[in-house]
Amino acid sequence: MDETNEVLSKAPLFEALDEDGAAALRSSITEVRLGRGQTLFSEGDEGDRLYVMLSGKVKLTRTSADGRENLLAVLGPGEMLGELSLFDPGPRTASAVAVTDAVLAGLGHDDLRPFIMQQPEVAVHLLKALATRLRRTNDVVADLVFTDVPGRVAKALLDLAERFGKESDDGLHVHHDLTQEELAQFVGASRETVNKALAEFALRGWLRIEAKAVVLLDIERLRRRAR
Amino acid sequence: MDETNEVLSKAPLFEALDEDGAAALRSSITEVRLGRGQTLFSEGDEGDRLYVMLSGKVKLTRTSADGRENLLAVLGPGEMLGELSLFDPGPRTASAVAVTDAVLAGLGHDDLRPFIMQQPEVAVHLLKALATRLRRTNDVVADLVFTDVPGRVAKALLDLAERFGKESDDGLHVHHDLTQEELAQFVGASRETVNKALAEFALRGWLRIEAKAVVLLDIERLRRRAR
DNA sequence: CACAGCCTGCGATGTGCGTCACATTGGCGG
DNA sequence: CCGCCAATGTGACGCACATCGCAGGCTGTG
Repeated sequence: MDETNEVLSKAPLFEALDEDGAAALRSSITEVRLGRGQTLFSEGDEGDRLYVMLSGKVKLTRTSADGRENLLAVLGPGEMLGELSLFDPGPRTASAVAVTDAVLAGLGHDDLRPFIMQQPEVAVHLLKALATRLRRTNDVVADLVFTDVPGRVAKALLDLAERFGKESDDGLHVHHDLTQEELAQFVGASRETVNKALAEFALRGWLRIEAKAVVLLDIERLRRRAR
Repeated sequence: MDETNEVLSKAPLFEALDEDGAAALRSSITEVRLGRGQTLFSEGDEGDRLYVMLSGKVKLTRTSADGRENLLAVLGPGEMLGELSLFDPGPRTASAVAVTDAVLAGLGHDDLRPFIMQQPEVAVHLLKALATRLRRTNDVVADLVFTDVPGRVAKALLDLAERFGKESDDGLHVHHDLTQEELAQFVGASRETVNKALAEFALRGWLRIEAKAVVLLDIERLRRRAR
């Protein structure tokens, strides 16, 4: 459980709480374990729980009327999901599915509310977290409008690298755990086009492709291609 | 000033405040008047003021590296803008420009903070408002990925109709105050393509085109075309 | 270890929409 | 009331990307 506390105390939701508060809030946590491919919640479900990721990766997806999928985000340890239905009650507007085995801490609306009322600092941190998310999402919109598919792929890789990258002597290892199909849904393009973009980057020596991972070799060039 | 109070009391920011609080907050407001085309703030500016629209319309835009523009939102009376730089300090990530003459109520970070700390209900309302915005923006992302340009035009018109539409005996009058160029930036398409989509809808008798406005005649068909 | 089911890699073909190049209209200041 | 510039309307053309089709490779499961 030490591991758990470590990650939690760094999550934006907890960082504003004093010792006592953090301890109290932790006591009302429900831990959830998911196997790869398992669903935490689905679009349309009722639910007012918020989750903080402890380990693993979870994807947030939306499904269009005709069944095609769009990947909104890939979340890792410390990140928060499910807040929208908590702050603005209503059915889930996205599904959450584990990309790898994952452990999450769940909190109900009623668990959290007293803390917000007593320690407004918590609310301020949450407002900041949501504001950041909104900015990010606005960036995504701009990219969809202005940037071509290879550019968006480069951007996505750099984004994943920042969050999941591990420096090593032969380059920046990004084990994203996504299939090319999922990567394609992430950037809003077809699987084939993404495949070709990746192949092109590899050919130019900007990266090396591995199973559900890439190794970034020339980040500067990738960054230039992204804008 | 009565008019002002009327609109303000309905804005989500104020709705949570008690009588005294609302009166106190109102006293720290700075009123801003903008003429059509005038800029309230620009991308990159420093600033931590939040604004509530009292009258008129303001557009939020982003500019890409090569100078092309993207219209994030058109805001009308009661709506809030500039919150992001207030909750998550940093330079503005969008510009705000008046589409019509407009009046806004401005509040600085320091004016608002005491109220959040003393009346957590205010923070709760703000969280809800941001959550709603985030959901909306996620919808926009999905539309850009899944829906073709005519579909997005139809969606945009229906959205504008909900917020600015006036029922009349010859159809639903939507005076959006946008040029077709701006409408195009709104849906992430070229001016020409938007023009052709509008012409097509008009030809089918779904709407009538007027100067900076449309009159919706067959909302049901438009709605079907949008999805 | 064999077979099935995913995942990846690529070429061929079609098309939505951006770009360019105009003509036309309409509002507004002189 | 005239001329000018911004806003609209429309066609021709090309390209980026989706779609389709198929051929390996990898993985794990009986």
